[in-house]
Amino acid sequence: MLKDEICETVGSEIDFSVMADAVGYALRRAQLYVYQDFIETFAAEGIRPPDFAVLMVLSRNPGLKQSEVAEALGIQRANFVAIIDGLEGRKLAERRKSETDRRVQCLFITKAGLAYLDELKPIWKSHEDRVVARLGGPQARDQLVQLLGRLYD
Amino acid sequence: MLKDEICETVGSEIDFSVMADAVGYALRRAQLYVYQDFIETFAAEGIRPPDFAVLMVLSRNPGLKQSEVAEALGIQRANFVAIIDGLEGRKLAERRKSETDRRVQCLFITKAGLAYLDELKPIWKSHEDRVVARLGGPQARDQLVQLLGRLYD
DNA sequence: TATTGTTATACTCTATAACTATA
DNA sequence: TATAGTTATAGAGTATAACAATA
Repeated sequence: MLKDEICETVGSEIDFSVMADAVGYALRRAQLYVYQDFIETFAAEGIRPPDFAVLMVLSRNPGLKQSEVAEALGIQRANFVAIIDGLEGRKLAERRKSETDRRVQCLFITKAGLAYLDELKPIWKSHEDRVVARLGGPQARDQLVQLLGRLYD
Repeated sequence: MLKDEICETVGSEIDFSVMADAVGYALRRAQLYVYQDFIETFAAEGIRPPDFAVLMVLSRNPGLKQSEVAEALGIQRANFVAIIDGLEGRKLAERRKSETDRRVQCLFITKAGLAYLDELKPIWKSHEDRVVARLGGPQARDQLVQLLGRLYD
């Protein structure tokens, strides 16, 4: 039977052109690779991408409202709570109730958090360098980041 | 106290440049947007991105081994089972045991699946058109897909 | 009434290990 | 023994609704 013969074809012969222009598909595959590399690079530190992003933002913006940081990073406030709980539990960041509005929590990176971030930065750079090398250099990186920005800005 | 004053700054003043060159971050944000748009576009159909991708691949490649399709799409075979279960339950695709190797399942899109796929294609195009418009045109899309391909090929 | 943070919850996606039936 | 498919399970990521405290 013809169809069962086709069944024995090897993977390299798959006509995959149907997905060639699907932006969403390419995004998923690329993101999977980059996130995987990030996780592996930071495995020993127990730092996940959101943790690193929060520490980076807080190091430059002390005292932001919790919901501001969450929104800036595209994370829902409900899911942001556990992230801050984790960083606070490790004494890398802390919440302080605002003096003027008792509802809001102001976020700060601690001294220990800043010192730790200085350790993380070279690790992050090794990850980023690997990604940029795969892309073909800093220029390709800039181009990619610029295109991606159009999708979510 | 100075730090509590800073706490009252508004989001538009956040120094977010720290994440400006992070490829992984930009990828996550962009993918979130595109997937969200896909889900909303196909909400009435109950079709998720992997379902669509599988139907597209099977329409061009009848009789592929289940594990071949899974690998081509970057999905682990264990997680691929439920996807095929769903498509088979809806009579859009079917498994047939290979005649020559009783271990392998050959995958086929059904006639109903092909007809359904023809209905889905214009819906998918409306989604893709929206994404491409946001990117700035087909040329930007090609550029983006090409860059993303370097990361996972 | 509206907003901030929080809790609870559910669903999807991804990863790993172990089982089965075949080879 | 190795492989294809399957099952079970666990861990993240994301989304929504509802609540308490405060405005």
